[in-house]
Amino acid sequence: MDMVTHNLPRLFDLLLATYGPRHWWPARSVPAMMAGAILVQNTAWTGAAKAVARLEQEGALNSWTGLLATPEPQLWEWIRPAGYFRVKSQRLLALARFMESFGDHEQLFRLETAPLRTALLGVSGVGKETADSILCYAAKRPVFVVDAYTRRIFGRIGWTDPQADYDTLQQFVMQILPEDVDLLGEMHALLVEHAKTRCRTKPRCSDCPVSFCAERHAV
DNA sequence: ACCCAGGGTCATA
DNA sequence: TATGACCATGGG
Repeated sequence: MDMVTHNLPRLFDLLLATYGPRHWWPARSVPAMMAGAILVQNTAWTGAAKAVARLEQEGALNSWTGLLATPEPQLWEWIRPAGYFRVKSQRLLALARFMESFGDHEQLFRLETAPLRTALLGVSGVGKETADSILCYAAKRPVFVVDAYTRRIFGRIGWTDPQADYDTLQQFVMQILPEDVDLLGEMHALLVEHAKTRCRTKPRCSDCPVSFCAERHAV
């Protein structure tokens, strides 16, 4: 345990004290969470949220079979605000086919974490971040979700290589923080909140509430 | 007008 | 293993 690793729990405390609990994932149901995980890929949450709300409004998330029965051009219109609508409609349908083969998420979530992750990664359109998001926020498994913000913030602080890959960043966090679903879920959500409210709108902020940022003057 | 957002797939070397 | 092209809308 070197000095660097001991600062991660402190960053968590600082972010939590600054922003308060995020209570992610913002979704009314498990299917909505999973659909949202697809729809938010490389897209602002505002657009993804509109698409999820529309799907719910149209009753498309009541059952995976129902979603599969929806004509694709119809799906295009419903999820258009989330961008990449042709790609994402395919991914939603791939997810629905996968879920239908298990019956529902209750059945799927009976799998242990490792095989569950592998199964999710087998769905076209579900990569590591999306799979881990579902694991953490829907299946309630103690998994840390890595994203571009994680890489950028940790890289700027100097904890990890700015080029560090997904698994490296995930292990960096999970070898230090406790194996706690709520804590790991909060960590990811807090990093997103911090990046959105400070790093993006106020790059190189000198009055950053997070001391790591102020010290480095770049996060 | 330009940049980027809570990524992932596929083709290519 | 590691890049690059591609996907598309919307807000700052």
